[in-house]
Amino acid sequence: MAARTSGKTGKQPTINDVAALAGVSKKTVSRVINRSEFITEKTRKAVQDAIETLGFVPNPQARALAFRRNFLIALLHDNPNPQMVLNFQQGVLDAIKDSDLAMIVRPVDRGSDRLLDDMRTFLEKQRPIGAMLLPPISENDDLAALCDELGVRYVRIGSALLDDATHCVSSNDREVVAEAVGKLVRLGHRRIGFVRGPAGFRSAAEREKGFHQALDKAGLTLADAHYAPGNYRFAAGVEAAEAILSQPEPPTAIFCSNDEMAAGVMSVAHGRGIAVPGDLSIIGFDDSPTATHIWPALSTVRWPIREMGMRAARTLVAEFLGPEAKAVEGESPVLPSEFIERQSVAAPPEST
Amino acid sequence: MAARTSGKTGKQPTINDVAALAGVSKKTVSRVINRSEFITEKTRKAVQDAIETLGFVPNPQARALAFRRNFLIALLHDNPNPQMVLNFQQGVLDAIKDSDLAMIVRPVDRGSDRLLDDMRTFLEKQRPIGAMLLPPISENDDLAALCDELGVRYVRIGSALLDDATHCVSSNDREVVAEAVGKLVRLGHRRIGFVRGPAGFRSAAEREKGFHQALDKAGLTLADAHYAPGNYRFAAGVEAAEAILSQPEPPTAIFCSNDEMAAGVMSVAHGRGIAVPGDLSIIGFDDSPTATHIWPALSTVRWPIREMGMRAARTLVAEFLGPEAKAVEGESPVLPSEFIERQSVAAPPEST
DNA sequence: GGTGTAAAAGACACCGGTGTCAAAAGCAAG
DNA sequence: CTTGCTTTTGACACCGGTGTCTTTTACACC
Repeated sequence: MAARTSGKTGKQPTINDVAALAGVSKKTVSRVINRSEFITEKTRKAVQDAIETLGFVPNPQARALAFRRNFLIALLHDNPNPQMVLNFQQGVLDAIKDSDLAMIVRPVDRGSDRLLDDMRTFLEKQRPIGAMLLPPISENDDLAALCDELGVRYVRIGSALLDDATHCVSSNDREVVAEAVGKLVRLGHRRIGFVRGPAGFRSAAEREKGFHQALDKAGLTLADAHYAPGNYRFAAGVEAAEAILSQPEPPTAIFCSNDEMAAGVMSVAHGRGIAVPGDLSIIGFDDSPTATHIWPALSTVRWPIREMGMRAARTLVAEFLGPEAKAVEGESPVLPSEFIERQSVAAPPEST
Repeated sequence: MAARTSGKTGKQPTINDVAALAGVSKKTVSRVINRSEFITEKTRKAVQDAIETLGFVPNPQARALAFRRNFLIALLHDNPNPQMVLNFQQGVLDAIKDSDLAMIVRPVDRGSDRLLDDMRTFLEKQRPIGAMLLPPISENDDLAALCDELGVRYVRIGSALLDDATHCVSSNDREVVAEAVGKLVRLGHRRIGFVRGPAGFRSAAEREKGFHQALDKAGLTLADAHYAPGNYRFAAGVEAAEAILSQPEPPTAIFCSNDEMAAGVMSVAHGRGIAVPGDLSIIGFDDSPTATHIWPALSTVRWPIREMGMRAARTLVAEFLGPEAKAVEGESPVLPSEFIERQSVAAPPEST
């Protein structure tokens, strides 16, 4: 809003210009910028006015240099779900909007054997005050250790608590999966299939636990033939469905550990003339755009991903600020996921 | 790879440490870092060794301050297609991998009336050497003007040339759409519907031109009843299909200006028991993940988005480097899109 | 009015690099 | 061995802020 009346185009005003105009020393201006308490209201006003008039914006590089820290928080991800990444980003931006901080995004390749070296270089170069690790790389303990070593605060985003509260933001996947599967049970489904996520992924394990929790509660069991491993990709869903739906007694419902695999399963069902949800109910996980783009629209679990982004960023900001950390302290690091019912679920064809 | 043998953990070595170890002045070290030509091989070697031993990484903030420019290129986007954004990012990262540059991502809200103010603040704060504007905000001329004013180089990404070659990277959408629609014609389709993108979008206009180009060539016309406007969202595809498919003589094929709307159309077709591609062929645009996740898999046009990211970044880097700009100079700023045939296209039910 | 004390403002070095220009070194020619 | 020129290197200021310590100012009290 500040009128940009500065005549000399292309030349940003510096703290010296402000100091000169306000008739104070640059240190005093610095004090105003940093909200120091030892400033009379009168001088503060004068400096503020000068800042407004010149349209002065402190040079972040100079501040970073003098403060010996960079006003940056890094977002590290290697996520198969772009929508999720962008939503998370949005949450982070919401959280840092009014602070001096900026976000820097760094996609990484979790398969690379240079992962740790790359990260080290990146972190040493950028020296962010903190880093946010999105799943699945949030599960990499070496990465967390690296952050510790380099003095970079970090927050791991996960489907379950991976660490203590100051280092972790997660959601209650297990409960919500159990709720979703419980819904299937209540509709009358007795043979429920399961497509798992990749081995070694906490998220996959959590969802599996939730699944079994619901089955146990209902006194049901998962037939080996109704189980398939997967890697969160569409093709894995296709393979899984090919196997599971070829059984003599196929399930009447399948829970897939993410939407992409659910889409694969649905695709196979369509190809074989199996009606969804008439003959087969399908549930996914993620609430990715795909979930609403396929037909019928997929019942799924929505991660509170934007909220998690906000929370993660606020945690870092709070830690950074120090004393004010109280603002976040009391809050639970577990944010609620939500079961979203769409059209891919119905009662089984005949009640057993 | 450099052995991190530094004993004092948490303290980065500075240029002074390197200078002391190599027995030269810090300026000489600076020359080596910046590949100055006036350095004897012998001193260069000595300095390089010192750098290796200490694991020295130049502080980017200090450099930015001294150079009066930030080694950052900004990616500005407000894109409905996250996959595209991430692919573009990947291309940019490929391009800057071996340079000193880093990428900073900034999602923007094109609807906001504070857009220009926000951008100004952002650019003034970050002072990137360049900015890349993804569609649809690449079509905002005010934004380009703002970059000019602030001395920030920019590259606009578009579906057609928006500007001169140094400010633009684009693809040949029109030709490829014509090719795709031509394919429909050759299969025997005579009634082909069209779902347009939002008004005011260059990309939408280009695709429309390509569509009509193919129709003209085949001596066909687009019936008003087979045309629908859209806004690139799934729901718009649904609406469009509801309208178009309710006609007494519906088209046997529909070209949709993006995949998301194509998914909407397909969803309606499924709901009405219209077989795809048996009764209705559908073509989309973008090759988004959705294209392969829906059933049947969608024929679509793939944007060379990753390559465009690389090209855009290389253009900025080249401009930044100055003389070396020749590396990019000769290359065409138009990258080829590609028609991808999947299962959503077939010959019309009865040959007219 | 003179003093003592705390609060406010300033002087100056410093963060870790680069630009400028002068000094030193290298080398060919005289 | 000088001289004169070019190539390399170094000293020092500077980029735009902040930390530390000192000086100045404001105000209460004697």
